[in-house]
Amino acid sequence: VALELKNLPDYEKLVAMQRRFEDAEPAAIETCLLLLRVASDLFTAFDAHFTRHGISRGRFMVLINLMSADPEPVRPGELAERTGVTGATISGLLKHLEADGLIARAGVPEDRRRVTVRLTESGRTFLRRLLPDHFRRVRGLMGGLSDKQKETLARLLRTVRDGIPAVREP
Amino acid sequence: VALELKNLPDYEKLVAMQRRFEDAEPAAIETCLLLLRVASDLFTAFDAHFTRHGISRGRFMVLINLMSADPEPVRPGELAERTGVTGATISGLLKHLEADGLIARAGVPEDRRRVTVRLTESGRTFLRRLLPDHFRRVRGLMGGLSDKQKETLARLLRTVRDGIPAVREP
DNA sequence: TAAGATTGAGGAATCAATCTTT
DNA sequence: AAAGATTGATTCCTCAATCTTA
Repeated sequence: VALELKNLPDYEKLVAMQRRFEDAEPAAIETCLLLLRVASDLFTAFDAHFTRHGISRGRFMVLINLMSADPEPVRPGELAERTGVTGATISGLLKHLEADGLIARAGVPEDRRRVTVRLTESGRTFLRRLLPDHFRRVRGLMGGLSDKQKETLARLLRTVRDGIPAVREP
Repeated sequence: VALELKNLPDYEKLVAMQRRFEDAEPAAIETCLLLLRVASDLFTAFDAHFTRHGISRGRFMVLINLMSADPEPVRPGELAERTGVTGATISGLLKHLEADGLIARAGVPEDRRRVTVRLTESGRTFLRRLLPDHFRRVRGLMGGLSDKQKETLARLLRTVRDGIPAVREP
């Protein structure tokens, strides 16, 4: 079942590898490579879009998460979890976003180690202008899939996600 | 159809957004976010694995592509296409890989602008040691999917890939 | 002029270490 | 000690500019 993937090793090559490495499973390798490549190209495409709007992917992820919680504030640590980046990265992103006036940090009186972050009015305005365009792009991206297919894709992706620990192990 | 995704905006939040932004399509947004997040976590997991072996994802991608063509050499520009990174990035990766003795660059007499790249014997040995472990991890990652499901996932991913131009447009 | 490869400056993310508060 | 946030050094990647050959 060759998948005719431009820019990826063709199936014959993978079968040849299988002969040399008994653990190689061509279908698994091919699908994994495709997933990584599609994701990589997708990141690149979104990044170009974000750059046009003067932000980065990381900053957008922070803003959209803050909006999702708005008007409730969010802790930096939770932003790190929700966006899948390091706490150190969040600190850097917040520094820039605060300098641009899009978010505001505030201390928490009950526990002075903590900080809360929320959108400023300026941040809300920024998102109100950006999101219609953004959502139109997402809609275009997924336009080729029916609702049922989107659901199937999500289910399969969650299964892949469950396998991620196997990649990290000893 | 809530997908119960930890660390992603829940469905209610997306539906609330839909009320505010008419172009927002909750199922599309949710699936897109899931795809990006799974890919991101997967990149992170593979990166940890590559780091343990003393290389980076980019260097691995170059090596595996060279192996796929071996014993034929590959031009830097083609490596860029196949790995989905910039030519500038390839140059940097090749510099390190050459310094480590894993690949060799050679001039092309017919057209002296061109360069060809191939694995050294040392590079082949490196891959022979790395790949069994690597393939075992890929196998573990995809172990939750049947062959039919892998095929379905690949098909859906290719449909998403076809939608990427919509993300870049005006 | 253009193609192909490379270099250098800059941004974003990580790890390890630090600082403050509990 | 430990939790939470931040900083500094480093790595990887991109963009724009450069260099060489066609």
